Amino acid sequence: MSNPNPTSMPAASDPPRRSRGRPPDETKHAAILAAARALFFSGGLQSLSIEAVARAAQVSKVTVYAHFTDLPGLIRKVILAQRTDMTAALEGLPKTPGGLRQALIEFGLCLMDFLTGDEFLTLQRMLATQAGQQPWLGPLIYREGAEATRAKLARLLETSVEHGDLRPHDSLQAAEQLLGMWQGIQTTGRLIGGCPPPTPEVLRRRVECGVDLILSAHAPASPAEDSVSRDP
Amino acid sequence: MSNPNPTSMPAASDPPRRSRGRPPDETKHAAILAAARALFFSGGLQSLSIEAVARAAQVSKVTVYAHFTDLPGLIRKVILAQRTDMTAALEGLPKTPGGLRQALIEFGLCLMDFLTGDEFLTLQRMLATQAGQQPWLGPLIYREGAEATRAKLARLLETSVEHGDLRPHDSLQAAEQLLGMWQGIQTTGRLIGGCPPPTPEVLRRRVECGVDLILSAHAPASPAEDSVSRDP
DNA sequence: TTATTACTGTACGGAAGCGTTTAGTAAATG
DNA sequence: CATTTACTAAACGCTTCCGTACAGTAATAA
Repeated sequence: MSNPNPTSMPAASDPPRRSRGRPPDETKHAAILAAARALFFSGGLQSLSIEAVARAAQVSKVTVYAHFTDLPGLIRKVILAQRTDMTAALEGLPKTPGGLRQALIEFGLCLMDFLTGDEFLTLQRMLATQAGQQPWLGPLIYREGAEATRAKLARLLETSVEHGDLRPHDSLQAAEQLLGMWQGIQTTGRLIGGCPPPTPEVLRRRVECGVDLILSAHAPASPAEDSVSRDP
Repeated sequence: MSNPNPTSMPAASDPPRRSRGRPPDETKHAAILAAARALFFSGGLQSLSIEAVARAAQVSKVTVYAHFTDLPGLIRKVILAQRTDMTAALEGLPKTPGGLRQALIEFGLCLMDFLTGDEFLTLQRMLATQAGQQPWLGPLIYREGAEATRAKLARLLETSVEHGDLRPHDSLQAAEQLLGMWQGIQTTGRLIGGCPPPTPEVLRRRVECGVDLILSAHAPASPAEDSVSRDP
């Protein structure tokens, strides 16, 4: 970002190429971004103004304008930064190659941990409020977030089908069902501030029950029910 | 609302009791509420100002202040009005006493119709943006909305257990799983403007598959699989 | 050193909203 | 009729924010 590099073209090299004058302070960029995120989190878009951000980030207002052209521009960058964190977190979801049930549970637990966390909640609220103004943000993050996760989960199921651990089925649909069961009504509840974050016990139970339901539905005909143990 | 009724006490009777001067114009009250809702829907909270509402409702600003004390007060009333519509819609959900599968499908279709509609979307976005400022709104609507619906669905399942159509199980959990599967990732996607509203076909398939999954999971041991016919 | 770039503080003109006031009109009651 | 209440239009002072401009300081490269 921001690499004018007008005359003299030793081309692209990150560390050595200094552009001439005083180097931009990445600290400030980050501080502004962080301040904006924090401000949004505690007060919504209304409290997210350039001046408030500048105050909170201990930075001159002009500097904010230098780094982010607009207020919408700032919001956009904040959301995209959140997106980066988010996709990184989703990439990092475990793909334990052990037992399918255990792998799914692990996956679900990590995912739900993320989905009920404040980071994601903030992103979601931001998008909900920006849906009207910057309509291209929603689809972008929906694709990279929800749909990508569903695809990942579906791939996990499909692999199990190939290995004979599951009967052939609509994996994409099953993945979405699983995601839905994991979330239940809690995600919505969290979003509107209607309920406290779920306890680890509740979360674990919900994740496990969802997994077991899906697994039992698509278990192979031969009742070698070992990995799928149902609770009494 | 606003029934001082100081001296003379023919007590509570709605139509005849007039308070003295010019009667308040309920039309304006409704117009303001409608304008506020419309404004929010097309532009979020940012475009929802007392002055803008007054303009849109063709009403003097002072009148707005007369009907709703504050801007937060107005927002609160708007949300509560939405709540009324919402709970009414949820009350109206069908309780077809026919076959369980059909009843569930009917229920799910109507519910999802509602949940993916603009009315509910607006309410949800409002709450998401107000979660920080008016924290008591979230729990209120979560209870009356999500939890009430889950309870209703659970009752439906429990009745079937008593009738022997289902094995005993954790109906509340099953209800939440069902709700989750019906919603999948679409509700979130809609909220953040990430995906178009689902087509009726997609919706129907999702609802039916969810119902079948739950039913097959808790079907009574005796395989009298008549009411639970799975599609090919 | 000088040139260049990043950043600060302050101030500006303008817009918009807040919540209130004032003076006047409209519609009901007694 | 007078009284009471609902509503309107316009203006008020106040605050906040916008985006920009200016003058000055800080850090770096040539």
